[in-house]
Amino acid sequence: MPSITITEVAQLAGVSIKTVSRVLNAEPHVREEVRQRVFKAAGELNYRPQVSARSLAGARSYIVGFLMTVPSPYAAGAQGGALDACRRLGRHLLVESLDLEAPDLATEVDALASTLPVEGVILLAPACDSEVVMDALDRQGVPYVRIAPAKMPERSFSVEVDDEQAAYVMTRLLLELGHRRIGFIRGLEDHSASTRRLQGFRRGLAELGLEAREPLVQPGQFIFASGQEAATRLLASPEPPTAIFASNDLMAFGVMSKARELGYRIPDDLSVSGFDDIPLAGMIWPGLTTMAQPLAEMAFAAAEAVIAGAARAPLAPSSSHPLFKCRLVVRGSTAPPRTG
Amino acid sequence: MPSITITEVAQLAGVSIKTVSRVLNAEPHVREEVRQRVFKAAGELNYRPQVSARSLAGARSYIVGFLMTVPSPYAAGAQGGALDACRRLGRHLLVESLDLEAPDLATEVDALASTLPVEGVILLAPACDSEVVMDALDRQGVPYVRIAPAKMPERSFSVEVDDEQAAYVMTRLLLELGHRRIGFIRGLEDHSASTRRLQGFRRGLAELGLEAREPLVQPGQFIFASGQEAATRLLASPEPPTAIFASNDLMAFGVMSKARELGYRIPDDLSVSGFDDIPLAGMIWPGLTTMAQPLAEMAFAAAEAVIAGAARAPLAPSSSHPLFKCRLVVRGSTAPPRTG
DNA sequence: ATGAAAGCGCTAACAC
DNA sequence: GTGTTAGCGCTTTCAT
Repeated sequence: MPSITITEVAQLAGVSIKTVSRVLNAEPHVREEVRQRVFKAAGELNYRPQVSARSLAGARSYIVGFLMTVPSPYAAGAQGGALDACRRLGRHLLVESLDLEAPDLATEVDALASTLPVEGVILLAPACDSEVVMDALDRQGVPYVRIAPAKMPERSFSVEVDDEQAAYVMTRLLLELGHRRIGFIRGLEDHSASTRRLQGFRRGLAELGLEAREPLVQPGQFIFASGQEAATRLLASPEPPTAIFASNDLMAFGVMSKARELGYRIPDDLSVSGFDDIPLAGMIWPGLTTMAQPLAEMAFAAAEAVIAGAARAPLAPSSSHPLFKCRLVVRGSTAPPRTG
Repeated sequence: MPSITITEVAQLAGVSIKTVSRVLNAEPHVREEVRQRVFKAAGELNYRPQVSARSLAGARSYIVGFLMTVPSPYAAGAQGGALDACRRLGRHLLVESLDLEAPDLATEVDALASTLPVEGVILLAPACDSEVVMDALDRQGVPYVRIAPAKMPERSFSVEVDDEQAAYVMTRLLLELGHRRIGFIRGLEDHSASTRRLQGFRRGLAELGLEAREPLVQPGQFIFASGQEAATRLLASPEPPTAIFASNDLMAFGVMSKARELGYRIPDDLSVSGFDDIPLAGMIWPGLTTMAQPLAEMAFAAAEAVIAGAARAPLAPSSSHPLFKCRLVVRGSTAPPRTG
């Protein structure tokens, strides 16, 4: 328990603590020979610098914050990537959950920010689009990197994903299979990417002179139940779609579930596709055709950016928003429509 | 950014910093009147004590560690509960991922433990059964609370779940539906609860004079693919089971997927049940019959225990292992076997 | 019941 | 290149 300190390392190495500090922080101006001695001493003593002392002393804190709202496969995937980056870069990940609906949200974020010695935070949808959250963070001087924000792209460094193009690709797939009446389930208004995915869908249709008519585009909230509800509405129509493209996997699950309940066979009677490629998408039968988002990689990049301090730097017009590409994953839930 | 400190609060309140410290830590020996003044000053200044300073000064660190291995719905559920407890008790959750297979696992845990000012850590399966991890933690004097450990129950405070009874209940359900040839898919050897679930299964069968014969009990690794593999083996048998009880939901998904691929209808040709009740269990069609584990509550209790220092205290024989009850969730994946 | 002083382990200035 | 000296913001002695 009496953990060993920098002083003991210094003694063993026969140098001052400052030199030890220099070596450990990879600062210049240390003779190679001394550097080796310090490393050796630190190794022998099994020395680990203490995070709280480091952060108190005003340097980097070695802690990255991860702000999420509700647990979801989406959040879990991102967290995995962030965790990975942290391990590799010698940081730690502090996870905090936020209630965006809370009336005292600003106070809460203020509290977090001023209490904790985070180097910066990673903001996930939907928190990444909350002005209240960003304002509070700005006020506290805590840099943040957003993952796939939907709004105010210039407001911070962020990692983006080609939602529009991805939705377009998915739409093309369905069209090429022969579908002409395709239902689309939107995500939360204001939520990341929701709008862009709809745009991609529209672009795909437009190329064939089709239009996304109202009853075929249904609102949704990115959760299972809203997929069920939207499916109910879509399939109750006099001219039901032969395919439904839900703008995330959870809603696609809702569609599949409801459609089956109504007696539809998938993909024979109805094709279904989603967006995200959460792990479970491959674990159901038939597998869900979807667009894989490189979530872990995006979060990895976000963590790197936080650590590199990119978040603090003024925005470089283009390079500050690295764009990640989605990948089409075709599984069994899509097929040509029944003829006749 | 120049965040306000205890000194400023002390000045505003007209007391010494020590008194502010006393008030904030709810220590005794402060006049009510002074206490009020301090609170008022702190409120006005919007003061937040700084975590790193507090931990460096040797008191509690206000940080709870959460050690996980791979991301999974199981881990996510537990993390949610822990996060909740932390918020309520004014702590923060530091998530760390561990590779149990890594050769330098001990070193890695040592590093974590000595670097970080955690008050204690929450250990999840399968890390909660790793001797290497526990040894390292003990060595560093970091208290830990385990969630549903499978082995060495006396080794630490832990929160338990009635796996055996729960598996028994599930088995009874299947038997009462009329199934007599029931396949069982085990979890990882050595993994939490794996053995206890099998025992519950055996007890259920035994009551009807049945026995869990070898080919009907298949190994598994708690992951999707192993459910598929076990199902393949079970269904290839000359006398295939009419129901399969997988000891977690992920494997149950694997069973459903593979069975469907082989042309089985669920539940008509085959009943399937799982264990955990991960969110997706209710999002597939038919829904998966399963045992709901109160994971979030368990993690909540674990976090509380870490914070309360229960982990540090010597073991109180019984109360130190609170037992949580599972709840049977019957959905559409189970039905009576086809007659004939 | 309250305060003064001494660190916790580290990094940041500045000397040398 | 390397060491010295101050702190960072807080909790702990130990006085009073």
